[in-house]
Amino acid sequence: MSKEKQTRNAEATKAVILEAAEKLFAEKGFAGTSVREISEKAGVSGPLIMFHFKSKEGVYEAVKAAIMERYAGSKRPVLDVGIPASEFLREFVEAMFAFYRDNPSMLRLSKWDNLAGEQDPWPGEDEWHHMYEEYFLQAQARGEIRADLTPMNIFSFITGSAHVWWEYHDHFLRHDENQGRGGEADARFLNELTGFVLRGLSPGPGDLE
Amino acid sequence: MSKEKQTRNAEATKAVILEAAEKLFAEKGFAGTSVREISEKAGVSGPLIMFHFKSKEGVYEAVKAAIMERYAGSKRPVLDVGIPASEFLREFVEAMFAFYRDNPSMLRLSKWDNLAGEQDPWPGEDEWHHMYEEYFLQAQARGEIRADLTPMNIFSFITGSAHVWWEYHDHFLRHDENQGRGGEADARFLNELTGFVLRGLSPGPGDLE
DNA sequence: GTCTATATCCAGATAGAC
DNA sequence: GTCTATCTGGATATAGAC
Repeated sequence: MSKEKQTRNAEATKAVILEAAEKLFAEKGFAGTSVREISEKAGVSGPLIMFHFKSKEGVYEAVKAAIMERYAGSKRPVLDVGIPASEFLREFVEAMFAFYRDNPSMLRLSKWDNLAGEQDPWPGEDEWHHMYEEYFLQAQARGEIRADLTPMNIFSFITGSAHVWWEYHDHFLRHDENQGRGGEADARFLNELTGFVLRGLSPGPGDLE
Repeated sequence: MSKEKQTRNAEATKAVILEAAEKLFAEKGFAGTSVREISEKAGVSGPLIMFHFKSKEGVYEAVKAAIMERYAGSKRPVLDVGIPASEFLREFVEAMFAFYRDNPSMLRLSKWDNLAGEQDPWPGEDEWHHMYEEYFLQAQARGEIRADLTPMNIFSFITGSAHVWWEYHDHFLRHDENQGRGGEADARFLNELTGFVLRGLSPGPGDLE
């Protein structure tokens, strides 16, 4: 290495670009982001981005691939299928709540994608769904939770509530009259959602009316 | 009116433009839609759009205003606050489910807006929330539904589930193994959501575990 | 009110020096 | 690997005839 170069480090450069791009794409979507903005935020030239990722679309795909890889193993919690339903549900509700809370940029990306018509699930998504639904099915067979709901719907009740809480988080907080600090409303929501689910899925009689 | 003109009718022209623009904006978002596309779909020239709406942004604002006006009075169902909770809840769940089903373009628009950082609620939105939450509060006071959940959260459980069902409708259907025709899964979802809510909000004991 | 023609700008992408 | 300079296309927007 006779001549030490300025910054020549392809991997590091790509990482910087991807980091900037992820923020911008999450913030403004694919169509709303220009490679010029990415280049400025990343502190590199526009053509360099082209060199590394071939096209703007290439950057977008790389961003998604990076996110997917980042969450590949730890994306959604693996829950022990042997535990009793009440415990499983508590953990599941909390896991979903935390997942949506902790991955805002991934979620924004997937929402942009969803609106743009991208309907392929993110890799691994199906397996997670299936795993949880399988658990619900078994718990129903054991009589631990009511059997008149299809597992997919149970899944969507829970994830839907958590999803929308974070999607409209600001909106909800603004209209929460007795909001203390932000964290309080979040904790209360999680707590109440858990209680709601536990009762809503209980097998016994006890319906309203 | 000595000279009958070709199509000179400002209001009609604007309406045509707005109709085309609403579809395109809902479909592809603000950034993803060009006024050229709008002009082609509407069958008018680009400059004419500028003439009537001043700018692309002007068209966007006008589209939103038109939607807001369209749904001003009839946007969300007014439910009789005097009816018993179980009946109210059935109607409420169904109303939310139907609302999300029947207004896809309005919802897509609001989602694009939401992602783009527009966080002002649509006019009248707050009043609706308040109305429903007020009902929950009264039902709680009467002992008809459990009192340990805040009305806002109850509201979000229900709307969240319905919201996400339609947001990821295709996705859910694809993974519904025993899906008959599309309508069946929808009806089943509504039915099960209703059942889930009725039990989840019941005041009695009966929690899982 | 509506059009055609056009100005102006900014996007993504390429060429080629270093 | 990284840059500067530049091409090309498509975008919004304007001018001005009809």
